[in-house]
Amino acid sequence: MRIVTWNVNSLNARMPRVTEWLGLFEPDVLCMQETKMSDDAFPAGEFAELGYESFHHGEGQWNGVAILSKVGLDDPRANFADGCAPDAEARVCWATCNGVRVASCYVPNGRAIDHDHYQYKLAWLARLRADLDANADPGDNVVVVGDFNIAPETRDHYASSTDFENATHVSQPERDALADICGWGLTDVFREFHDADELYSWWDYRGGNFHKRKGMRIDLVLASASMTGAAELCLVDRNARKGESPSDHAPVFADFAV
DNA sequence: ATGGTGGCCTTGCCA
Repeated sequence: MRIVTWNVNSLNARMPRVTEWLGLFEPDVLCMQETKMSDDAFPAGEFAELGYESFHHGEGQWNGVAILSKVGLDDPRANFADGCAPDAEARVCWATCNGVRVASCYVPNGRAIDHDHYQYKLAWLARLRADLDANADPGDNVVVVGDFNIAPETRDHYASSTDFENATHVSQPERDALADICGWGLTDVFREFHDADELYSWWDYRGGNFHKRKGMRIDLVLASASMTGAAELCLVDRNARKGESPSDHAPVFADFAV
């Protein structure tokens, strides 16, 4: 079972690349982030023609997450179900695919350490942990993927003497919040297979950063123990960042023997 | 040199 996470940075802009990629890699489940469209505009029919059921949680201009599956899509759920008021932004949805409870997450960027959005980011991550506590069992097959907007370790971002000073994506509170989510019972599957640095999933459009290899690994596949044990590979398709009109994120996918 | 590129409901905001 192949599960993918891909921040597409507008599904309208990326639909040709997404459908091409589905044909090349034939994933069983594709989780997208930043679809940037309303539910009404989501091209469920086009995906159905490609063999995929889909569930979209969108808001329009910003954010938006989706799950596509060709191995069943049951119990879809938008937003948190932690007993608190729904998040005003469309940043998480869930579905059960082939017996695996899957989440597609678009964690808030944070913008700056002293910005309100940074506090929103930390609160959002705490809500994700609470949602797991309330609605999932770490003994089950659970895979939580998405754009976490956090580089878990120093080896997960390019070297710079200035860019990561007092910066979001690398701060200890963000990393602690991610560790708390993993502490529920999830493992960063990519690091089960690859120890090297300079392995990234996002590169800023600006400044030719992709070609300078200035990126960050912020798109993660987090898996429960049973799924981590069943993992066969985890890769970034760096080629998807090349060519005409790419997203600034590459797809990250993992294969599981389930 | 506080930039740059690309997305959107575009002349500003978000990433």
